[in-house]
Amino acid sequence: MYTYKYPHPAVTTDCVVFGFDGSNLNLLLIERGIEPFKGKWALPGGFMNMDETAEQGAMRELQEETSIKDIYIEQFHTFTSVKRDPRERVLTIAFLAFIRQEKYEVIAGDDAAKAQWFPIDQLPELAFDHKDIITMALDKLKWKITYEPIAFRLLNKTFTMTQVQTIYEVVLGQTFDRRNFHKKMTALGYIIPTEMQSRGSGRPGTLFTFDEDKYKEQIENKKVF
Amino acid sequence: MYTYKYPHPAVTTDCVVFGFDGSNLNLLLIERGIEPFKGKWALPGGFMNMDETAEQGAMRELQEETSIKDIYIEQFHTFTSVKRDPRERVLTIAFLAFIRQEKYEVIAGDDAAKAQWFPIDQLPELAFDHKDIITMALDKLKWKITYEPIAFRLLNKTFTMTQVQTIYEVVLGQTFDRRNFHKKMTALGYIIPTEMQSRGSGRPGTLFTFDEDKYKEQIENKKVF
DNA sequence: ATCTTTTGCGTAACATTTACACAAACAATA
DNA sequence: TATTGTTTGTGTAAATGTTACGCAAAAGAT
Repeated sequence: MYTYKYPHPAVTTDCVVFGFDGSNLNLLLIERGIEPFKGKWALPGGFMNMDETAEQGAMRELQEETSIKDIYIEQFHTFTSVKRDPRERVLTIAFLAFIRQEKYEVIAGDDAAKAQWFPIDQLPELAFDHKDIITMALDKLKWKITYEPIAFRLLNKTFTMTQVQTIYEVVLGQTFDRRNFHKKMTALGYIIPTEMQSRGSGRPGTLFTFDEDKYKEQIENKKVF
Repeated sequence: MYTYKYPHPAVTTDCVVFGFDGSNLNLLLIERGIEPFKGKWALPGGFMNMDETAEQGAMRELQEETSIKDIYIEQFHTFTSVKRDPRERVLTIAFLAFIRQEKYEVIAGDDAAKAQWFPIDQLPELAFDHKDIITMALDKLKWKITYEPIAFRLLNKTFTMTQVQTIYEVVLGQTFDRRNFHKKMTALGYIIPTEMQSRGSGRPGTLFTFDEDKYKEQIENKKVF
């Protein structure tokens, strides 16, 4: 038992993990194995320990529940509604992640009965206020993809221009002219063509790669306004 | 006394309140009246109550310590380093605010010995990890001012174009061509000239006003990419 | 060999940004 | 009153970026 002079809230972390399978934007969810909301789907996450930061807690819980580890996560909002958990006062610090879906095998463990990818437009009923968290995460994703090269975290090391365009179109809900999109991307200077060619039905396309160093170099030197 | 089955962190809120006095960007700080860090300067903030959201807690503490109330605040990051408070494990949810400095009278109260504006480049030694919080708030401010019309929250209802430009120059650390800046701003469509004229040394300039409705209308219709 | 699909490149029209020039409207001063 | 200095609003040409297309090349399918 732990006692305090003043009341303290419990603190959890939750991860909104986005994946891309080539045509759909997907979200990683777990089925809750314990109450409350047992049997309902939820974001991977759980209680933070006292000897770890929120980031560390979020990554530990993600690994425990889905076996995914060693990915980059980014805090985006802390949800503090008074009655968001029926047990006691619980805040949750929410994180965003974008990963190459095929690179990580998802295996449920511990408190999670199952762990599974869901297309973003076909989500099941969710536990707690996780619907709100996902809504805010999607807004953040739309914002970030327009100003930062996060699409490439969802793709393999090498990718075709069509794959990039599909991500932008799925996330932003718009279509773009293929030829202008191609020019715009290559003009950025950090989308580098490689020697490899993609095989498919039509003319083979160049495989590109994202040059993170060149990107970082650019944002250092860019004018802001 | 409050007891829990598992350890719980304490949770505080902190407000990074920016003000503008016509030429300098300023930050609102309080002098701590109690330990730890008694006598050191700190961000206004304090422990969150169990029956309030983080936003409500932040605004309550801000009013208690500086008498400033009824302002718009916005959560930007939660700081979770394990040893950021010497007493116990304490997380802090940090908020950003931009206000018309002259509109609000700052009066210290309660746990604060003093409350005072400091130029952003002449901050005193700070308590806790508040230096880090302010650094991140400044980054966020630079990011936001380039993509959102937050400069007008720092200005009076009517303002000259020179005042707007000064804010952009101070925040971003760059200078802009006065004539192009003027055109760019008026071209936005939501910076409206009024009939009033500003009096000063040279030719009197138009007083402008920020039309929030027109701005909101625009972001609804804009193309994202 | 021909058709269909997909990719890469080109180009003209249009829009935006940048770097200035210049005059108008005031206060201060001679 | 006339001149000077300061600040503001508008104009404009050159450079740059965006948009809407046309077209041919390179593959698989028929």
